[in-house]
Amino acid sequence: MITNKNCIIRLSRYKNALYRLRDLGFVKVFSDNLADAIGVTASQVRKDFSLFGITGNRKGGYEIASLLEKLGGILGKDRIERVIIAGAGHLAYALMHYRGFEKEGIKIEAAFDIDPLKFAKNAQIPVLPMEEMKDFVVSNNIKVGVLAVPEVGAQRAADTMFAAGIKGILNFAPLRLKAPNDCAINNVNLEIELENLVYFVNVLEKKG
Amino acid sequence: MITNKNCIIRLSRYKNALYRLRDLGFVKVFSDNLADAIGVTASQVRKDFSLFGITGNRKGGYEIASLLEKLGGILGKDRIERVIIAGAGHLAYALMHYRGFEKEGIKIEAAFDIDPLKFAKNAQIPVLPMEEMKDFVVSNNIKVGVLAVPEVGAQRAADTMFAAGIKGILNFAPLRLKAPNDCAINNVNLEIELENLVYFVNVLEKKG
DNA sequence: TAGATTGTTAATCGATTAACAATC
DNA sequence: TAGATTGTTAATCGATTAACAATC
Repeated sequence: MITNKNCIIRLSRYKNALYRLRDLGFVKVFSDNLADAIGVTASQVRKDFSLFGITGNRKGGYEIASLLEKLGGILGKDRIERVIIAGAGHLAYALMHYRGFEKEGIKIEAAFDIDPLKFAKNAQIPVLPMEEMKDFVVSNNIKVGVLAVPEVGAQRAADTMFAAGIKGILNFAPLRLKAPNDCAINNVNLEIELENLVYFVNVLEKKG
Repeated sequence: MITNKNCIIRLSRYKNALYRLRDLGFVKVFSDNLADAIGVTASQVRKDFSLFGITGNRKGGYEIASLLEKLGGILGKDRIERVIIAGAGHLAYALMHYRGFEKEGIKIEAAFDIDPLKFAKNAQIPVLPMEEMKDFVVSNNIKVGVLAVPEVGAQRAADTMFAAGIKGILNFAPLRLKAPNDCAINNVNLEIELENLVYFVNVLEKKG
């Protein structure tokens, strides 16, 4: 099993580029075209495919439909992925209303909060008490969650998620979560992203 | 100038860990402690510091206050960084209300949209017409922006930002922006983050 | 001083790229 | 066939880690 995160991210990007090519009516693609589309080398594309046993036709390139099917299989896109959110603040609200997930087969099933004022049991995407998470996650067999609570409650909310059976967390809280070995964490730290951007803007300014 | 993004991200993490140590009353720190705090090796810490000419005391470790000052200087934390947002949807709203930015010296000054229903010229963080971006950015000398509009309008909004003088964009739209050479782009792609998480959850499940 | 930690060089590791034989 | 593209191996590149002399 390949555990290089960058490689898996490239697979997602290939997939997105292939969707666009297919919608434009293309049927086949060369490693060179895909490389241009996502900004890597053709060697990289062929190497990535070869790591997953994806083969094309020498001289004929790759068939887009079959490539999409294989990439979808690897990335788990062969079924709808159901997701919950811990926290029902502004960020959770933004995620619940985000349109981009549906076409990717990602469905947000519910959000959970400790604040009774946030509860909305009958909303399209219900907001439920944190104590109900475990029942919900177990009975819906959900494996992936988003952590969108303030930093101060983040580890506690994460522990609730792990206890409920969540195996992967997309973490927006700006801290390093302690997690069981059999669980995956992806961090999105907006302060650090902006700080990083500021650094590179300053570098480019000095250069130019 | 160091242009390794991971290295700069580590500097941010060191800084955050150092804030916590300082608030706990610590005055000095060894490379080994910092390494544990952010999950890297002590060699990595010393190497990172050495790349930026940061030195400690042989035997005595590093003084936290002076380290924070130096890291702050490198990361541009010696002054408030003023930022605008293109788009005034749910995500922009979440960012405008996010509490984490203030302590990092990041201030969101305004958001811009094309929908007159969103305008709020007198709000604490005003929402202004997209056409006013250039004037606002120029007169406030803003260099960094967040792109939080739907995919379909993203490149156009980015071009507006570049034309206004923005040199760095934190991009939430799920596409590869075309940008001038002297501009920096950091991408946050939530679909890809979740897709990636699903992959690793599946890998861990098969392993276990 | 003896012991411990830095700063830096050298070794290792892993990922990317180049090259090219295989082949359609 | 001749030309072009794949699949894979070897070479390169860059980042991380180990090692250790310098030194407080």
